[in-house]
Amino acid sequence: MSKLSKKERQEQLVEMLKKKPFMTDEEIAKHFNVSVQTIRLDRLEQSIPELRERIKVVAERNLDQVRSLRVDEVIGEMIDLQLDQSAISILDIGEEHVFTRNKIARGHHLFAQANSLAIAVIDEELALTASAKIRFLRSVKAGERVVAKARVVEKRAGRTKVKVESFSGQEMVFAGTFTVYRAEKEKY
Amino acid sequence: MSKLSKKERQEQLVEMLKKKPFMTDEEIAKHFNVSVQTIRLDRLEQSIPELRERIKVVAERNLDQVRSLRVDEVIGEMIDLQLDQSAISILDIGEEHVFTRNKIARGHHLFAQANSLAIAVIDEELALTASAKIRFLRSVKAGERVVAKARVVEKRAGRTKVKVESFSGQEMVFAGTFTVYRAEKEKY
DNA sequence: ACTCCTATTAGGACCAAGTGCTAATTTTAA
DNA sequence: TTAAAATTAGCACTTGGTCCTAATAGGAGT
Repeated sequence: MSKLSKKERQEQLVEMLKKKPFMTDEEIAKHFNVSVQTIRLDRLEQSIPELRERIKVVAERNLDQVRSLRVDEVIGEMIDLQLDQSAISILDIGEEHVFTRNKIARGHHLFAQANSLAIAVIDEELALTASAKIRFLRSVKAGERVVAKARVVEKRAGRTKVKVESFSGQEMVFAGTFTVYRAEKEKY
Repeated sequence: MSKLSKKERQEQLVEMLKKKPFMTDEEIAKHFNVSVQTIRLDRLEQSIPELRERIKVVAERNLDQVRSLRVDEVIGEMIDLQLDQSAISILDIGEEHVFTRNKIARGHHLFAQANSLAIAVIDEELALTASAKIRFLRSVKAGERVVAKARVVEKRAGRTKVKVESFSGQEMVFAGTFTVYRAEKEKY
C-alpha cells in the first residue's frame, strides 16, 4: 500500500494515541512505515507530548479520583462562632483539594466548607441542609486561603436560612444561601 | 532529628508511595535524609518498581476502566457515561460519610457525587461548576446506596446546564441543577 | 532538465530516571 | 574490637525521548 500523506498520517496519529496512548515513537513509526524522526516531527506539529508525559496525564486523572472527600477531612477551621447568628471559618487550599492538571480547587470543597459552616452556626441538636443555591464566582487555586463567613438571615418554624460568602483576600470566590432544617433532638 | 531505622524508613516509604506514587528516588532520598542509593536498595527490598513503572500502573488501572470515556474525576463509581448527554454513578454510604451522632450522611458527600458527575458528563478539557441549585429531599443513612443520574438539559455558549437526581432505591433523596462553565484548553 | 519547496531521514549530543554491579565507608551490636 | 549490617559512592549501560544540524527524496512549475 502506498504511504499516507502527511496530513492523513497526522490525523490518524492523533486518533490512534487517543485510543492507545502507550505507544512509543518506534512502535508508531513501524505502524506507519516511516522513520522515527518523522513521527517526532508529527508529534511536534500536533503538540503531542512524549510517551512518559502521556502516561502521566492518564495516571493523574486516576489519582484525582482517589483523593476525594475523606471523612476525617476537616472542612475548614472555625475561628469564630456566634450561635444562631454568624460564624467564620478558614480553609487553606492545598494540593489535595485541587485538580492536578490545572491546580483549580474542586468545587465541592468550597461547598463543603460553606455547608458545614452553615450547619455549625445552627444552635440545635439536629441540623441538616434542606436546599441550597450557590455560585462559584472565581476559581481558587492551590495555596490560597479561603475565609467563609456565614450569617443567619431568616429563622422560622423548622427552617433557618443561612447566607455564606467565601473570600480569598478581598475577592469573593463563592456565595451561597443554605436552607437548613433543624429539629429538636426527639425526632429521627 | 535522628535518622529512622531501616525498617521504619521502609515502612514509611511504602505508605508514602501509596499516597504519592509520583516521587523520584531523589525526592524520596531528600525526604528521608539518606542517599539515593539507600532508597534504591529500599525499593529493591520492598520490590517497589521505579517511578515510571509506578506511573504506568496507575495509568493502566485507569485505562482499563472505560476506555475513551473519561472516567475522570468522579466521586462514586461511574457506571454509565454518554458524553454531553447523561451519566450515572453510584456511591455507597459508609460510616465515613455520616455524622456519628445520627448516622445521617453529610450533605456535602451527596453534593460531591452529583457535582463531579455533572462535570464528568461535559465533553470538554476544562469544566467548572459556576452555580448550582440543590435540594436534599430525604436524609440518607450509612449502608444505603445512592445512585446519581445526570442529564444535560441545556447547552449554550460556554455553559451547560446539567440536572442531577440521586436515588436510594425508588426514593429520590437529592436533586440539583448545575450550571457548568466549560472552555477549551487554551485559556488561563 | 533544472530549480524550489516540502517532506523525510540521519546522526550526534544531551537528559531524566533509572538498573546492575563493585567497592569503600560507616554504624551498630555482640 | 571486630564481624555483620547498613549506607554511600562510582561507573557503565538503558529507554525513550529532546534539540539541533544536515543531508537526501519527491514533486510541481517553468
